Amino acid sequence: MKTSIAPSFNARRILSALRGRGVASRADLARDLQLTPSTVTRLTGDLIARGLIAERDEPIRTGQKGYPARLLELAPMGLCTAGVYLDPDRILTCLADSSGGVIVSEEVRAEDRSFETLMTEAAASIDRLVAQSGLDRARLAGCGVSYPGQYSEDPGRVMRIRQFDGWPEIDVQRDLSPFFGMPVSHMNDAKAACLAELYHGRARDLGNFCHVWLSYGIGGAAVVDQKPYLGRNNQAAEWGGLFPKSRPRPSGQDLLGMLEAAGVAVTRLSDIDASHLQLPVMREWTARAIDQLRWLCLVIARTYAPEAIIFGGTLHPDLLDEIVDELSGEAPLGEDFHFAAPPILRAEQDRMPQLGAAALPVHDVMGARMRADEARRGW
Amino acid sequence: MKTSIAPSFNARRILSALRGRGVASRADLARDLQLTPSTVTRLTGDLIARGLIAERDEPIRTGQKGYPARLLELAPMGLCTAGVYLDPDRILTCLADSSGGVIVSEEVRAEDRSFETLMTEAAASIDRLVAQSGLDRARLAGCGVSYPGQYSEDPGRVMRIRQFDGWPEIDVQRDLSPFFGMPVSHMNDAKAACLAELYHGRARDLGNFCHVWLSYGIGGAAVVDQKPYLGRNNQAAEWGGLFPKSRPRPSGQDLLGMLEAAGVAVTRLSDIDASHLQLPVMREWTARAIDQLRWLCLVIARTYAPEAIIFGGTLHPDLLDEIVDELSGEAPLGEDFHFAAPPILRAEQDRMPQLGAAALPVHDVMGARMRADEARRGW
DNA sequence: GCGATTAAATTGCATTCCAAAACAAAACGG
DNA sequence: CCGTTTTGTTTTGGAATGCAATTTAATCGC
Repeated sequence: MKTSIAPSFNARRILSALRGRGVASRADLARDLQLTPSTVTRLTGDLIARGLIAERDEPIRTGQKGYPARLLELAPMGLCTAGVYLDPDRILTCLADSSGGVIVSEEVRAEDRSFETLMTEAAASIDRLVAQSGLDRARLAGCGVSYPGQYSEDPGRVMRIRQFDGWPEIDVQRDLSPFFGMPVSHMNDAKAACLAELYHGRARDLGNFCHVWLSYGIGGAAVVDQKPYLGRNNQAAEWGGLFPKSRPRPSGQDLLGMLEAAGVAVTRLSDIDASHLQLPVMREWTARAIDQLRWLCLVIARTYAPEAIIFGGTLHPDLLDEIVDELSGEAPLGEDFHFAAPPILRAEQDRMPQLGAAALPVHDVMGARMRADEARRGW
Repeated sequence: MKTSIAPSFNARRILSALRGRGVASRADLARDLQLTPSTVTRLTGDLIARGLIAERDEPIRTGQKGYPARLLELAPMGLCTAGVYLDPDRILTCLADSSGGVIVSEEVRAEDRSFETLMTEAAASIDRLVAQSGLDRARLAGCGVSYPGQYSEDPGRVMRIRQFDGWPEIDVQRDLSPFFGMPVSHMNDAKAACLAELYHGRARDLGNFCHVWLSYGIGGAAVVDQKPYLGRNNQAAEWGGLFPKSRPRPSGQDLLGMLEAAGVAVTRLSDIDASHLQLPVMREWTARAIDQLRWLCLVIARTYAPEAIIFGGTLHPDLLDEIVDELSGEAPLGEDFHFAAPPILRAEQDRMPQLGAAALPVHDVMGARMRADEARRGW
């Protein structure tokens, strides 16, 4: 057994396969991943010793000759992480296990939007959750932080964004880790939410898909080979850019604007409830948004040709359901489709946006992609 | 020294770095690739022994202290490949060296478009080129075959396309290799042309870029981490799908249609010459195509956020130059660009489309990405 | 019931590839 | 001329895997 936290490349491929399949025997894994049984035995032994996966004790009786397969699965509490999501007007936090189960969660209203205040409040909330859950703090692999907004230049190090004016230029490792006392990673809200789908939701078994995140803005992510493709300045898959801000667009902010103009007293997305959904102004917005999003799906299908397009966000769930129902219905996306257009699916893990943030450390530790230090060493 | 043809993962990273930089010392490579000097010495020794790279004999006098760096570069004749491009009405073939130099090339008119005829003619042409060049046939690492058209389902194995009705369903390895007597790979024409830019052209030093290929149709490719991203059914980056066939579109076929309607006697793209370029109908088509392609650039910038967008094709070179000049000029792609839009560049290697095909075996052997069999073995 | 058969999982050994560190070589500069 | 500096080489050891032989536990057929 090794002492390092990070599993090796093929060990992560095994974790990834188990996530996609649910359960699998060592022999299954060897076949699927083109590894030798001996390698699988060794790596899974490692992973079991570390508590990341577990062997089911029930013997399976398939009626088949030969040694009965012993099924492996992810150990739910094998990798616990913390997540912090900063809304414009609230802080959402949670602790999550490796199967995407939210152990505890909390919502905090922030006094002001200064960097210090928000991070101090968020860290205090995580501390409360740790105490409340009785979890050993050392078992937390890391804390993910996500919030809406575009990155500025020099991605990774700096993240000044418009929503939080007055914030200093931030180096994730240097400025955030001290608050939380564990490794911290950061991503834009939509791309973090996409990770929640990749690791715990609708995209568990997909390698290439696109995610559309409808919140105050229109965000998104494209996953290529189980890895978010970021592009220059992390601007890839920022679908919102396809809808000019000078014109009506399918964003939550646009919806709130229409509601306000119609005299409906709603200023936050979280204040929209079932009673609003049948208002004429709401129907009008929805119909228009669906048309625009159908066009977006066409564009995504033609550019990324993903295995699926997944819709999620902080809009009212019924609204998102309706949008997906319409888009996945009969109306064709466009002309000249010689192959079926990608299926359009509803996100499963957007009820708690902080879960996306909590998926970030999972991605760092378990992502089945090759990391820089491994490319260097050649594994 | 190893006997296998394929260099190891880090050896391919070295080849890739040399392609991007032109020349580099071992110490440069160690710094850039985060490898130890010892590893670089060993791997480059291997590559030199195999003739893939060479050491410049001139000592470089930089006026700097210390052991003078000995520069390495790709050996031009280190990896020779064959390329076959099937146009609707001709066969283009070539032999190319590893720096993208075309050693010899040929154009053949085909009797008919049957699979047998075309492949027999193509193979005969390659044989002639080998004889003509005096190259040892065993030095050819492989033959790439490309032609326009969409793939059918089951990518990789099957490739029935519309342009060549009546072709059987084809398994690349089983059905093509016998004709050429060496490893054969296949890709759609636009995606192969993109490889020519990646390995020999404008994108030598880029990791992520998009390619737009203007020929009879509108093809393209998206490269992610120096690897073409194909998507479901190899339909990714098929930009043509964004322009419905029922309406005017910026394709060569559309241009020929307009010319015919205007009474200009031109039926093939290769027949368009400088005298046609100033015709009013030509100006009309160009102006409209540029508008449409500007919109395409906006879509690409918003979806892939590539480091660059590269335009190439079999349209008249002057026409392509004009399109790129216009698109990279002052007119903005769209609203709300908080970062500079990606630069729009002219392809360097589209004069001979068969060079794209010839780049396919190069990609197979030298691509600095991890191959399946390496993930399996873990190196 | 019991050996034959079959498939899964394990173990020891060889191989491949790379890192670390010590070492050697060539130029510059006082 | 000799120390300094930078480049490149050699040696040793470690990490991860594949291969082949072996062990284990179930079913099948007599």
